[in-house]
Amino acid sequence: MEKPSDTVGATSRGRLNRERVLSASIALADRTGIDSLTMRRLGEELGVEAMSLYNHVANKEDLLNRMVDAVFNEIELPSHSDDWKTAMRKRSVSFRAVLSRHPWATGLKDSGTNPGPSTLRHHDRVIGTLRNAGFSIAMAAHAFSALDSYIYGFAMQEKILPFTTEDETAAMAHVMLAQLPANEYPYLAELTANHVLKPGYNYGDEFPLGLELILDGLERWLEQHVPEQETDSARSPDS
Amino acid sequence: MEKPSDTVGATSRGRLNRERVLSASIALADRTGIDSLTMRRLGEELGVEAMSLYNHVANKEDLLNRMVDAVFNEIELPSHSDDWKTAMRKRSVSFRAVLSRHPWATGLKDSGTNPGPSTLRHHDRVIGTLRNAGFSIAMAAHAFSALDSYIYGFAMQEKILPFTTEDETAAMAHVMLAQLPANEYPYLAELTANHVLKPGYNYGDEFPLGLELILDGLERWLEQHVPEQETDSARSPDS
DNA sequence: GTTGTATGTTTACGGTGTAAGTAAAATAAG
DNA sequence: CTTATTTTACTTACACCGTAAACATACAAC
Repeated sequence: MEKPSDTVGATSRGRLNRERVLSASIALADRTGIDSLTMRRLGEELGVEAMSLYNHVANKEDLLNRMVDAVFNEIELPSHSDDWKTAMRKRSVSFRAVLSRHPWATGLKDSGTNPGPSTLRHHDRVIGTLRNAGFSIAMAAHAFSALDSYIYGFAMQEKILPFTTEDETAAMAHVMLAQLPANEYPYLAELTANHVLKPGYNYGDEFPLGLELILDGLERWLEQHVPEQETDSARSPDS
Repeated sequence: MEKPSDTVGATSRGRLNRERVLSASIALADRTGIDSLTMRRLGEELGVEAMSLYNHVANKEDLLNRMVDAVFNEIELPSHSDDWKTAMRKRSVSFRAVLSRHPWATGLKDSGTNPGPSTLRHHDRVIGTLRNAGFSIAMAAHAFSALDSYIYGFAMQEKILPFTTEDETAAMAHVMLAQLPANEYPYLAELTANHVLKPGYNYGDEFPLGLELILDGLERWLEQHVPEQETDSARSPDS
């Protein structure tokens, strides 16, 4: 049996571990923004002093890297039972939704320098889906780059926008419209007045349009190039 | 006549002004990264104490906003003499080159919240080019979103990559290949070994491929939708 | 000259990440 | 059980950050 050792407040809530630290830091970043995520505040959130966190995380950069990897783990992997286009569409939409939920993940310079296991598995499955659909290695790399650049950039623009709800959008658009000299920026003024201020406008709705543009382009590309023999070998890497 | 007042070292180098502060901060961020850009270091760079900078800039955020606007000013505006596709291609390539020169500009959450005059002019010209080519307001907005998301995201991925030169790439790929368990991530291993390690590989070369994909899609889209009457009025806003 | 306005400096304060040393609690060994 | 070892949490301290406040200097207009 265990006694609840009430001598120290921290232990009464149960011991700390890496998972608790990780999920608390993600929740905190979601709630208050990445700039407000400090070791002291995170410790406070967990009922613990800041330095205690260093028993479960090497340093703050390590923590951020693990947070990004945890985000990648939330993305829906492309399914084997879907055709490549459907699979890529689903995972792209899921990717964007995840980045929308965790806006701070866009712009942390991890994931390139030392990707975690979830990141690696995700990338492997995406490339595998394309390869099995007949994309050559080079074409799979091109497709991956095009799609992820779009998703990443869209999420970033979405994050940058100073509004989210329709009401906020309208309010902000009115302010901007009043501020910017309409005769100096006529097209911008027109777009704001006649498009952004239209009822029902939501920047997020732009995402599927651009996504379909790229997917269609890749499909046409695949049809065009598939018979052609490339320098890269086109067989599956194993099996 | 002016005497060189050698009592204070700072004044001997000439007075400070906003332009000198701005260009020095951009140069410093380019050289040492955005995290190394601190008010104290920037002051040191200019032969001045940190607090002196606040005579020319409201605060650090203001400085960063102005830096981003200065970056936008470097982007080649779409030319009136080119057809829309050529104009957009040129400005996209220029945009990517500029973001490659100033990687820190990707991810500063300005430009949405309070864009500077260069940013506004740039956006206005892009939208104007599309409108004059026959894009409806809504289609221009879609095209703008798709293109800029791609450019922004590509620049960000490029920034994230831990290598730039071909030698660095090869070295890094070898290390990664040795580290990652090939049987767990077979497609990733294959792509690294047979594509990234190929002589002449350069991630930046992927950019034009994805760009052309989007431009072609927009062109086909324009041909398809142009006769259709949209809810947005399609006339030019002035003239 | 005198006076007012920019511009630069000094000092100080609360915040940050984290190194170092210490205490306490969980776990392992006898 | 007791004891020894390891893991975890706390305390203190340090260098660095952005910047408020008070002061000093330089320069323009009168």
